[in-house]
Amino acid sequence: MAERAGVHPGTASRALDPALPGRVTGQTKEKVERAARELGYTPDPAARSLRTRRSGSVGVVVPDLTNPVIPPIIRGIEEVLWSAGLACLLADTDNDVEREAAAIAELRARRCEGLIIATATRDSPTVAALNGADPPAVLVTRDIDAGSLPFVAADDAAGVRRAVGHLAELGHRHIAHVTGPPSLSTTMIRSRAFHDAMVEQQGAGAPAPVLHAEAFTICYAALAAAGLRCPEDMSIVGHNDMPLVDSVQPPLTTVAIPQRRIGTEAARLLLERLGGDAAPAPRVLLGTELIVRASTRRPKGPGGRPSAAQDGGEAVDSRTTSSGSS
Amino acid sequence: MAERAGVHPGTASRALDPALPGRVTGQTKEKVERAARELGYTPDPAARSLRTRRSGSVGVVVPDLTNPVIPPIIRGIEEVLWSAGLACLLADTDNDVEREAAAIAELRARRCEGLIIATATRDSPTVAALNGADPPAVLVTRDIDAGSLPFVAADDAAGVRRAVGHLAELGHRHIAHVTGPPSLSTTMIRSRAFHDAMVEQQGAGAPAPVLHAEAFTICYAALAAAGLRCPEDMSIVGHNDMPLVDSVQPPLTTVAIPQRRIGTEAARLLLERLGGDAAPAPRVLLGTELIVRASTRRPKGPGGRPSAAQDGGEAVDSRTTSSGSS
DNA sequence: TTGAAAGCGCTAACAA
DNA sequence: TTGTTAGCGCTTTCAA
Repeated sequence: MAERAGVHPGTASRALDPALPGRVTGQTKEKVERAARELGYTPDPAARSLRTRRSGSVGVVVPDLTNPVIPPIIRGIEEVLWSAGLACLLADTDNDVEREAAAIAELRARRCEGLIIATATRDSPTVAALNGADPPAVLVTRDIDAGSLPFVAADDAAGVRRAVGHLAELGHRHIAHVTGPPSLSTTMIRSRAFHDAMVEQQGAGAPAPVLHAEAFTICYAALAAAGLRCPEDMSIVGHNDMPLVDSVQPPLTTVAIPQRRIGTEAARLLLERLGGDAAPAPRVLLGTELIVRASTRRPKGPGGRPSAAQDGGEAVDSRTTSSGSS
Repeated sequence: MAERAGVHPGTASRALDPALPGRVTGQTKEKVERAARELGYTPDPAARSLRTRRSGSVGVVVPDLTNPVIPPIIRGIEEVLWSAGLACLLADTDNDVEREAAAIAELRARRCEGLIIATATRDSPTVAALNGADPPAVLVTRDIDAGSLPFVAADDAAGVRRAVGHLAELGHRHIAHVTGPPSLSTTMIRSRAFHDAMVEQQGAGAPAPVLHAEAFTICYAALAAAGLRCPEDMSIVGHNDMPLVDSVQPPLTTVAIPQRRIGTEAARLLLERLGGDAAPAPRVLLGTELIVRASTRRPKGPGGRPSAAQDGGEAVDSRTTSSGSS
């Protein structure tokens, strides 16, 4: 192609390089660009990678793409990374630690320039090993206990606090928290926040039962099976805005999280690190919203049935914001 | 690393190549493998690509990751491709034709070995240009009018036929079809199948109204706004199994499609093409299921209100299968 | 079975 | 401003 333009390959390379302006004559630049256009030339990324030691790709590891929380996050990641000229290599681990380890190994073998991990369990050694290692990694949604990797998530603690506050305001006294497996940081952050909020509301001695479910799902069916009605017998607050939870019966009051922004922030953080910014690992907690629907209401009698704050579902009604911090 | 093993780089390369057995002494192989392990050596994919002319990656272009139909398809794709040693480069176009064109161009520039496209509109020139071109492309879910690229989707026509049959069996006479934008093959296949099924049920002269919505969504809200109740005044059948449509009121009867298998079949088809199998572009249509729930029932009086067959939503109840073909 | 050597297509340091 | 040159790390043909 340089031949076609009548210039030396090195010159052609410079002409096509958008950085460093004025490194080449306008005339030369034009000749080269025309030749490239006519030949449909695009630089070979393998050769370029070999020379520049940059792969131009970032690995994105997710636990399960069919979990509705994930796709908006990926879209956010993709948008930011794409416009920075980086492609996303996607790996879905199906919540399997071995597949997580295999995915991370493969992504490193492929020389990804960075890693965004949404699969971390609290004790994951594979993820912990990423600490301070190359390539830089950013954790989203799920954190590890050890070490300190950059982490982006919703401010779940504030969300839970607000959910408990909402129920308390309605007059509920008996409040339980149904959450996910203890192996996830998400679970621990939420249940600790629940405990703290209950102490704040009802004093240190009050019961604040926490139940661990195997997954974050809606518990309407379990309620019905127990012969209880929502919201007549019990109020329910969900966590995470999901499609259609505004259409179930009753429409679910939930804590909504800024999924897309979790993605964009994580990508931005990674870009910073790629830019050589090695500030101590930041934790970015983004604000949540409480969306009040029909699944929560004032209890009938005083000392009525308990109200469960729960993890999993949400859309658009009456909103109040729990400010996030970073 | 070859140095560490005390052998020539060429020998090390052969030792690490799983193909062509017996190309190297067991002893040499062992030495090389130990050195590789000790050094944490993995072959540089850029150098390898440069030499072998293979990038080891496939581009996957989707219209919108938050559309619940997409993630299971991607999981299927990823599973098959991953075990074939290929990575997925993901591009989300947000249903934008320009972004689709940009994504495909970028993926080609990155020398993807194959393309899986879920974004095609019937008249997309960018996608049509992939016909017979390199790299090979497979279309999923959405087809183009011109040309003949390999295509994998659910057998929507059979699904619609069964939906109409179901409503007719219940005693419905006035049936309408609400579907998506005419720019999608999905829409045309379904509405034509609807028309044909109605002719079959009620003869050539009978009305078979088709309404085009901007997107595939649930039309309960519109129904309520019109002062109608489902299923008392009107039965509704959805298309595509979506989370929570079994939990809305009333639980939605829908045509379920084998999303994951669409992904695995598409990936398999692509692998065939990569293997040099240049058979004429196949069309794979996978079987659907009708899942009957509470949104469809026998109409109250004879000649009651119309029943709408509609596109968008579903989960697990009473199933019958519409066999797919390929 | 192993070593030697060439070259994939690019970029960057240097020279002109 | 442009040409020259070297070399990124691998695979593969050829020779030993």
